[in-house]
Amino acid sequence: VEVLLPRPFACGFDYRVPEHMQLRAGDYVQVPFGARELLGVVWGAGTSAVAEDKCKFILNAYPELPLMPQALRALIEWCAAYTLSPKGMVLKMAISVPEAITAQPASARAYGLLHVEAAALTPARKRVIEALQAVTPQPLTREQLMQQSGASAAVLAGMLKAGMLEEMAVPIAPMQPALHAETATQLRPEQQHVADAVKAQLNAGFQVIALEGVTGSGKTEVYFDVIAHLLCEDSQGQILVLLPEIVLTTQWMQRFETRFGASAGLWHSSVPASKRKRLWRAVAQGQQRIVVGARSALFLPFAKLRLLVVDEEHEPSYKQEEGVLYQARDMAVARAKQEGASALLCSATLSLETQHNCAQGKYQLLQLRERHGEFAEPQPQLIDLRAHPLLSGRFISAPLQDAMQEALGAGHQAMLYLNRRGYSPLLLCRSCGHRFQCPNCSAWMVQHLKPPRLHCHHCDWTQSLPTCCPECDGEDLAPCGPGVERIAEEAALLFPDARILTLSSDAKDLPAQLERIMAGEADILIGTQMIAKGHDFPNLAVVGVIDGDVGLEGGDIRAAERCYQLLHQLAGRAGRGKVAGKMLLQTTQPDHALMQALAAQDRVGFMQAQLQMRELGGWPPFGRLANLLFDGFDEQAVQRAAQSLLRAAPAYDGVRYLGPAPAPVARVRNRYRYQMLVKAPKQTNLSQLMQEWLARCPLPASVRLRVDIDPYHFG
DNA sequence: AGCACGCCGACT
DNA sequence: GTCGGCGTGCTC
Repeated sequence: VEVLLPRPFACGFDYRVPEHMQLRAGDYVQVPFGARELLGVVWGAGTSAVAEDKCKFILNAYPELPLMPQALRALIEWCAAYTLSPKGMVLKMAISVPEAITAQPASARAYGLLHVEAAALTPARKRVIEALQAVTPQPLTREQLMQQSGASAAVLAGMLKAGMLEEMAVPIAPMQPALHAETATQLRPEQQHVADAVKAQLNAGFQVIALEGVTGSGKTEVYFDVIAHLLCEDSQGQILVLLPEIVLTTQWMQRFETRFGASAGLWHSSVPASKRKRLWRAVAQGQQRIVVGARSALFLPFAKLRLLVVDEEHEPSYKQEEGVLYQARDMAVARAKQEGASALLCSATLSLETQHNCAQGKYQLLQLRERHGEFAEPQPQLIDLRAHPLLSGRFISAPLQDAMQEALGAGHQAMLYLNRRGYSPLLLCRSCGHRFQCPNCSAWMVQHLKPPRLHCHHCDWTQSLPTCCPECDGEDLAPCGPGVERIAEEAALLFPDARILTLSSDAKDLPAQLERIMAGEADILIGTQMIAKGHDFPNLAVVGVIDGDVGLEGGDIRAAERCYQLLHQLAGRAGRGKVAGKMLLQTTQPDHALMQALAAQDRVGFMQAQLQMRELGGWPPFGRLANLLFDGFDEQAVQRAAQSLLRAAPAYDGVRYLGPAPAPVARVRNRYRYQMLVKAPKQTNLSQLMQEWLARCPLPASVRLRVDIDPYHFG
């Protein structure tokens, strides 16, 4: 048989099957591989690439486990072909916890009653026997028995020794909490209408529904209602909910528990391996009905997946940027198709791709227009930094300061957003103009305060904070521009009595920090991207954007869309509770179309204009893209390799090749980077084109090539 | 990927 | 002389 292994190989390896073993495609097997043993999956009949007598024997199989479902195997095939990744790498995501398969299922020590001689029984021993006789499904686990009899571990040990009890291992019953699907919260008529529309179609096989609901319209309650319906209607059906960020799972789980009276299975990379092991098995055996997780949950071996919910479907973080490069939203649709299931894509601001698919009639669009909070979403107010100039080294303008003052005075919270970690993005020598650069990358070193250092965000290179310039020995070193730490410093200066909390991706205990904010233990919250996502801060009255211009210019074709989504989402952070919200946006380009659209709250118009631009240029979603990133230590070799690949590029109608050109960060970890963009008409099979092209053109070993189909961040 | 093999520079 | 750096090649 051909066995696929979780290693970067495009195909499986042939193995011989021992006489006694019965195997089918999808069986998990242990095989010898080189000097080691690996867990793999039987993929089909042998390929005969190697003579049969040269093949090794399969060592072990797991007949008690369900096969890897056909739908998942098909997804792995599809994903590998689409992303140009080796099949084995995709498989690796599906068996990320091999112990779930190879290890014995978790068991607990349990005791059964052997025989009793009523004669000399101590009171404690009597109680143990009574406890065991009282229950029908013997044995009882150690913990149950101790609890129900009140006897100590010593008593049990004594009885075991005396031959009164027998000890055995029982599998731990997979947690199967009773989900209270029926205790519904009252939905508003609009919500109920949308929920019913989704429910009515759940049995129609594969389909995609886009659910667009303005911030605060209660999308989550709507899909909770759909989940509840599915739980009641199909006693085996499973549901997967994807969230874009791990940090959002805590708050989501709280809402889920409130609604259903029990937890959903949680799956992401920070969940301990032991828990993932149990969850993986429970999912495979169909006992775990609901899973919530990050991208990687898409490759769980669901026995009967009925519904995939992609929450915040517009989030760029659904794109995996390492290893197998895939878009989890698109992969969820692909999985739904393989499973004959429904996919529900939810967002307050649907991605242009999804909007386009709705317009094409591929996806069905459902909308929630009513906001149920007391206050409307705040209208972003532009602060023209040319009219309100900042003092040197200051970044909070007078109008923003006033608004914050007002909020704090009323006992409310304020939030400042800046998407830059550290204290300052650049340290400059004022005497000679020297800029501190990373020795390994073409990037400036970022100055940090806690602890004081210069740090490269591309390669992690760190050096202590210099006291003088290495070029001219001058001591006048000036930080240029702000990071969140510098904003925190300024805020402390402006509001000496306020309690200030800074949050960025290098924060340690994020859930606890968020908890503190909810509990009102902070007055001013300063943070990067992550504070924009999904969290509800009920007492937040003002959101200030320090630098609204970041992301306006340059970047790739999605930059404007991303920028709008982010700022819009930030506006939605304010005024979610019992407080009216305000959003202030500092910019030097208040006339920019994006700023105007934000201020006018004309999202539809802005997105329409974006769509038109994309259509004119043949950009996604009207055309297709692949980004090729070449890198290597020898810049000449990298450039030559890219050029030679370009010369061999297939000349298909309408396919254009842009570049190669140095990547935006031209050197990272001492590797020089060049990139090339392939732009093709919508109907092009880009994966196949790339596959055939690259197969014809071997690259020198010193140059690496990374192919990104449907890239999100490039240019 | 993960490991063995193998060929050159810094130490006992 | 030996340890160990990581470049190259192989795994049914």
